[in-house]
Amino acid sequence: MGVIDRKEREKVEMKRQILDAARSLFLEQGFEKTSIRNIAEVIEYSAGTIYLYFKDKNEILFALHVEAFSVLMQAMQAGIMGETDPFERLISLGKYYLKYAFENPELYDLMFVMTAPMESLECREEIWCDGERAFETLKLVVGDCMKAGYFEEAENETISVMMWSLVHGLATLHLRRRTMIFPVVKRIKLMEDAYGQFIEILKTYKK
Amino acid sequence: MGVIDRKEREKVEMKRQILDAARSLFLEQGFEKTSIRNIAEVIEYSAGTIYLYFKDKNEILFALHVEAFSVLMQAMQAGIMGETDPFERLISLGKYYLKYAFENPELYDLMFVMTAPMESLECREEIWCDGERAFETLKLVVGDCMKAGYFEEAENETISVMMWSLVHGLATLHLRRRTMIFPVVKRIKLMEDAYGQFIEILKTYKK
DNA sequence: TGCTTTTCTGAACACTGTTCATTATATATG
DNA sequence: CATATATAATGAACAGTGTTCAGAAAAGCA
Repeated sequence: MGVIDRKEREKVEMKRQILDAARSLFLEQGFEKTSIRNIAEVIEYSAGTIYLYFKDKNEILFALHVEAFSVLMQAMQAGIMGETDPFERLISLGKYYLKYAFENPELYDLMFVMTAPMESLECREEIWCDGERAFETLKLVVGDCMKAGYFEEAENETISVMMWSLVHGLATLHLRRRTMIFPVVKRIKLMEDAYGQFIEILKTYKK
Repeated sequence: MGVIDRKEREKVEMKRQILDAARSLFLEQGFEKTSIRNIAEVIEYSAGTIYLYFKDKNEILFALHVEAFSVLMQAMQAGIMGETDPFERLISLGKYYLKYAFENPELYDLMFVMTAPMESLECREEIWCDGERAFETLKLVVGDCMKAGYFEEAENETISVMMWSLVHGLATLHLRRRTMIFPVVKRIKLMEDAYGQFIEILKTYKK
């Protein structure tokens, strides 16, 4: 039966259309301010049709969430591949993470700040596996640094959480407009400088 | 005319009632899920009445915002007052900041994560003055540390942004449920350990 | 008391996410 | 090809949202 194959393809294609429309609207005007009817209008279907492909609005968000993570993971891999020294890799990993956050602000928001996708999935531990995989990548790099003599008397997980928090803090302070107190042209530079300063301090810790 | 004095008092009292009801509802079920009608129901007035005291829903949020900051400022002052050595003050400041965030998760969210209060005020630079004051406090303490020989060849603002990002990152990763990947009982401890680790590293940087 | 000003209400508007009976289309069978 | 069946799409309906505003109620003043 080639028919059901085609139907399957059409279903996938329709999901794609919905996701593309939803992403563009979410990124443009935010999740809350985008209505199902808005999405339906873009793809030229009625609002009810959306519900034949996605259970609810949150499920659309979650699908975009998964996609966004795969892009972040690629960015992080790029950060790792560019360097051979473990510590340089860690530095580069953070840089690429920040770069991703600043270049994809709404997607970063969706992955690491929004509460909706976390609550839509009933908060089971294994759910946020995309996030976990990204964190495992960080831990791997930190582990290599430790083997190379860095952070000797520290715990891998503690160091990793510290690193993650630092870059996540930089990203979210900016994305959520709390850097308004700084001149507009200096904002991103200040965030990057702070990261650079952190790295400087980390280096002296090697001993 | 004692009458208009009383009327003024009644107006203030009414605003108080609305804010108290709104805070309790916001903290309980979140900003988005709380409706003006919900608030009106609690204070036993019609929904329209709310609009005689606040321009819109965002203005209620902003009023709570101001209150929450005054509490944070007190917490930070407490952190400073407890220590005399500048570096110990900095450590303590961060601890009290984190403590505030973990003990008042929804208020912290409102102050440092939510976008609504930032956008309700048209993004003018001078608007987020409460946040600026808190940051100035941090810069003051960092300045004292520098005078005492810490962070010698660094810039005050850079160091301050780094400190702020670190604690803010720790706070928000937890508040926005991204620590789901860790066992529930270890989550807060992990955040505190990461902060402790950061302080350890900072100490070695003194030199 | 009447008159004015202030305060409050509740209906209305245009919107939201979501459901579901009805209709239209596409596939499979006789 | 015609008919029966399965699938897909619709659009009205529901209960909710923030917000506005004409009119009712209450309070202040003469």
